[in-house]
Amino acid sequence: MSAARPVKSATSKRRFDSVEQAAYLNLWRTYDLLKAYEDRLFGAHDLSAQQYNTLRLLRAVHPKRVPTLELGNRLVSRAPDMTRLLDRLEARGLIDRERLSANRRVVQIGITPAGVALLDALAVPVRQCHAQQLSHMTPQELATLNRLLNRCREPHEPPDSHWPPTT
Amino acid sequence: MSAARPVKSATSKRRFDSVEQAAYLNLWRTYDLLKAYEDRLFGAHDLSAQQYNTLRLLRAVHPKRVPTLELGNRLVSRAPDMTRLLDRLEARGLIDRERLSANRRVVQIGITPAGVALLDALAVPVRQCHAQQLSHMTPQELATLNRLLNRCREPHEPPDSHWPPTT
DNA sequence: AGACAATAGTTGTTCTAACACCTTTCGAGT
DNA sequence: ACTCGAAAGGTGTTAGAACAACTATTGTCT
Repeated sequence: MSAARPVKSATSKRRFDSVEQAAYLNLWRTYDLLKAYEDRLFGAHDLSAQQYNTLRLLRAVHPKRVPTLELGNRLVSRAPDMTRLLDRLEARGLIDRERLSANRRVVQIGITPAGVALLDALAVPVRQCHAQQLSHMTPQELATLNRLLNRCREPHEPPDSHWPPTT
Repeated sequence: MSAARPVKSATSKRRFDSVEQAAYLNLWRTYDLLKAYEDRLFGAHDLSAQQYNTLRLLRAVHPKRVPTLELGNRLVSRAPDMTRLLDRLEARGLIDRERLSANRRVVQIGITPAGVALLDALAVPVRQCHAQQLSHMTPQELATLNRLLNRCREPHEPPDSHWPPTT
């Protein structure tokens, strides 16, 4: 196997080592810049983006409930510490837990009226936030972007992936 | 101002609240899935992605040096805690700091031979990692993706942004 | 020269993410 | 019934990110 071929000439010291790396770093930076808007909004309400998305998912299935770990699998981002994330939400009265006698292992999570009320209060600011992030893009551009991102994820989505969410 | 218009019909409970939100969440999930590959690789060498990119930037300008805070501004992702990140790299002998008498406020950071050696050892695995992430995409797709991501960032890049890096 | 604001890093604190390991509960097989 | 292994959560610990307050140094203005 031959040595890796430099992408640019040897005189170009920085830049990227491969087109794949360029795309990945570009993805990273873009996410990072856009995330700042979300963080500022949610931070003002003492929420993390993960917590917000948890509540959002719970409202979507309400009044049904979701077990703890399944919740973790369905979130936008992996969450290896769902227990304590839910601890915090429960301490604020935004969710409640229920352990059924049918299977005492699983803990079913539901959203409370207070949780729904918080989501309602956030609905408009969240929409404005996303508009700030990306409203300068045309619908066609966003559609193409979504299609390409889906292709990026294709080989990496776990088989039981609920993404994109269709429920 | 009128109320926000739902994107889908009222019967569709989940999905997204807006196309911008869909794109952002798609971006988030894609980044998160791809990041897992990087994290696994760097984790095996007790490095974070931030640390790796710091070393990479330092090697790019070597043998010149970069002041601490400028380093933070040039990284892919914002880093509000550069001091301690550098503390850890210095403790491992991968970088060194120098306080010049000309301006005793600034601390110039440089990469050590050990740092360069670590980057060299990582060169091939890193390339393989990025290939795993994205080699299923055609160059045209990656180019389009990069162009669209650049457009996403346009209004958000700070005026003194070094992105994309051209040095 | 002295005061004052700006610059460049550092330190303190708190909260969260990540990883590994532990406990309880169920189900299958014998 | 009994054992064992898998399933579902919980806990302990460590390391990193985020935010703010603090120190040291320099440039500037009067």
